[in-house]
Amino acid sequence: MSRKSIHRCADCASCRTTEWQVLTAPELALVDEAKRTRVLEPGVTLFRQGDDADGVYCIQSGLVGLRRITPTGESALLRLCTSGVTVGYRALLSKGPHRNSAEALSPSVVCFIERAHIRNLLQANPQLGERFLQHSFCELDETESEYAKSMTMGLKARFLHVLLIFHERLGYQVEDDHHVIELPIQRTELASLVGARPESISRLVRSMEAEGLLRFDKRRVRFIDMEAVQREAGAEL
Amino acid sequence: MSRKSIHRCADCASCRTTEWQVLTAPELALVDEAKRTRVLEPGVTLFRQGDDADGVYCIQSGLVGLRRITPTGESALLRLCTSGVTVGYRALLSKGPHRNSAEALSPSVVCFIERAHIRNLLQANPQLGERFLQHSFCELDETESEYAKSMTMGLKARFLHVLLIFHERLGYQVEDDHHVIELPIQRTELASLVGARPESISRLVRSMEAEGLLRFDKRRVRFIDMEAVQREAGAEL
DNA sequence: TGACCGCCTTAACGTCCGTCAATTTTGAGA
DNA sequence: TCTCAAAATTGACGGACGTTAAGGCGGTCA
Repeated sequence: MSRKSIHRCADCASCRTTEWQVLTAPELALVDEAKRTRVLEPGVTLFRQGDDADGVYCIQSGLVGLRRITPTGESALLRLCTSGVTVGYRALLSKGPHRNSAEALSPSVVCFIERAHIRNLLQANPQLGERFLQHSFCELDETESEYAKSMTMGLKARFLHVLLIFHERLGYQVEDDHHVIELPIQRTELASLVGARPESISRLVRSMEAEGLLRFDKRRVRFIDMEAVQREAGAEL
Repeated sequence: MSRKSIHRCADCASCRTTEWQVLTAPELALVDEAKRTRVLEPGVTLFRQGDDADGVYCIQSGLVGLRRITPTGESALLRLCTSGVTVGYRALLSKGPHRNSAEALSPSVVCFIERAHIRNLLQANPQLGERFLQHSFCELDETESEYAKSMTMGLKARFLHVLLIFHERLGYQVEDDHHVIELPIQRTELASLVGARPESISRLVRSMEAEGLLRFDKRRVRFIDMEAVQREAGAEL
């Protein structure tokens, strides 16, 4: 399924707004030459927890999830990655195996860049390493925030929080004065994202509809009372 | 309470086993000259969430906790740091404010090294930056593990898990065939470490004693059935 | 079209854990 | 040793969420 990219990196919005922005034009051309673009169906895995890193994956579009399997065999969705985000860099830079699995949650396009090329780029342009460091700090901060939330808040708050994240990151339409989003993933994944069972999500959705907070229809979510949603989510995204 | 150190860095075990191990002898001498050693009572704060970073703190002995306050005002203990660990480096390297508070949980000795000195060291010895990067990866991995656990496992497993961490990191004695540890923190902090209320910990302790898993006496914990403890904690530390 | 299969929902039930209130215990200081 | 405040425990209660089981809905394949 791998093939030469249709687009040049220079045309990709990611290159102007992410760690790659520090690359010079010739360096970017090298990446262009080296990268392989893949189109992924939902469910396809990019790499698996425990695998050795053979390169990094830059998400051009779609949605990729990072999942961790606990020693007891249960799985949790740790993080959602949207377009512009690079995954797999951690294992590569730490010379250890991947600590999470990465899989497409919705139809996605990603570019794969081999380990050797990344090594060369890091050598040639130390700023790139600095950017990865900053990215790692950012991920650590986000994870700590989520962790603290999961320890102090109930399911309702956490669930509303992820809905607001989708609202912010994936955009929304306005229908007769209300914001409407289209969830990119199924209920089961939503549950795994907040550490709950699908049944609990169903119940929660029903009770929130009864409250007049939101309205669900399949994967469409209409925010009826956005104020209340933000308040109950602990806001401050 | 600040004063010139009693000990030289070269005599400190931390310098041989942590990020500081990459420093040359003369570099270490500079740190020696620059650092301020503080003796901390439990409850004393090193830095507060939101503060700007003025340097890093290297823990010589004792126990320091990193705490996060959520937007709703509740607090969670995110991480325990024992001797050899350096805290506060993240805010310094990311040029942003501290995202967590750090406070002594038991009587501790820490060395403070000012921002300017760290900057100089990083400039002079790029390996140091690399080490901080690795440290950050390690923290991220640990936090993700804890996060995944908190999403998939109950209070009992998480609580046993932290007991095993104390067992591993702070050592134990053997009394008539059983391992015995001395908890360095109070019940309230234990609760905050697993995202529970002190009352829940009390109840849990009682039921586990009834099961014959452990025995508590003040802060002393005697592991009666270590096998079962490890199994229920999801083992694999 | 019908059969199957995965996903989602509903309902009943039980357990876990937060909340509140009342004591008891602990430890620091006079 | 006594005093007092903070910490820890206990019990009663209720709500939230996991578990199990059953049924519906929407896909795909023969």
